[in-house]
Amino acid sequence: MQRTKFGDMACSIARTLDVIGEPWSPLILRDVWAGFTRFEQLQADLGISRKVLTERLNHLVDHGVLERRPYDQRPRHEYHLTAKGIELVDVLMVMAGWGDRWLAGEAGPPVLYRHHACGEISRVDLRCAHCGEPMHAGDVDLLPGPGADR
Amino acid sequence: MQRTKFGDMACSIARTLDVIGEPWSPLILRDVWAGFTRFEQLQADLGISRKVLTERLNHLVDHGVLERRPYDQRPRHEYHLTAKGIELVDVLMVMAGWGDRWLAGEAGPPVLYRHHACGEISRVDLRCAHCGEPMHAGDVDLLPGPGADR
DNA sequence: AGCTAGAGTTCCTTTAGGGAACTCAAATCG
DNA sequence: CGATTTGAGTTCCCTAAAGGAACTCTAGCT
Repeated sequence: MQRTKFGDMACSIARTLDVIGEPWSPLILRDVWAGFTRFEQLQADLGISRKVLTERLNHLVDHGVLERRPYDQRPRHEYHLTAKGIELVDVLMVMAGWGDRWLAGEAGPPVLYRHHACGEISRVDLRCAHCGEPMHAGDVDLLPGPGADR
Repeated sequence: MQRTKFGDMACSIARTLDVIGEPWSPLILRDVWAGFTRFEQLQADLGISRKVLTERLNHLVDHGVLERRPYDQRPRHEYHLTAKGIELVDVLMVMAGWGDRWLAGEAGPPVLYRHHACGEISRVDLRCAHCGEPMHAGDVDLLPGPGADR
């Protein structure tokens, strides 16, 4: 919805929300990641209105997060994550981790993640790209960066 | 807006969106994290409608992400992140990292993060909690978990 | 007694989401 | 060869949520 455009703010969180902040967008990305790549599949799995699905897919394609790939002579296509989009799914994995921890309740997490490198069921952990130690919201100071103006 | 309630889905991403998926919510969290803790400060900094700000703050308090702390005899309070809320800010840091990388453009990132542990300007990196190797969206298989049923 | 400030409410307008029906083009069926 | 099916959208109407400005309420100050 978002009548106010967040994209103009000098804030990478706001700008990211301009791409995936609208209702349904993160779930569309999740579904494409999980292998639901066609319009009908997405619509059926999410139960989203066709109108809104069309709008969101166009928005995500426009922002280079998804790409449309034809799979037939007819105007038929599948949606796939671009490199930019795959990195955005990292955000979803962290969201999933938080939801698993704080909202899953008795039943436990609905989805498990098996890490290719070690083969184990695991979860993501935030580390400092510089020193490798844990890096969470309480472990940092915020400083104005070069793009801080307006 | 989100007429459809995501919280009932068997998906931790959807459930997390039920908490912070509405417009403005992530930015409110960001502001509280950055030290804007009072109603008037938040309203002025974000330019959000007072009505919507009230709704969002109540929602975030109800979900245990923020807590209301009185700072005066009068009904005056400040909003603070709970433990649950601080962990949610991890999601924002990953969003910021993506925005810095893909949307910041020429000017560079608007905000820099200094990691307390090493004192360096850095960014978060996703690692496997089990083996410590990088763990990104392309590095995992999704499997149904114990809470997978509807 | 009147003014100010923080923190919300109320009310009205505008816009975006939900949902069902409709369109359109190519392939396939009888 | 005409009729049906299928994927992928459009169109339209209705309702709910965002924007915005004005109003309220309470306690302390002058």
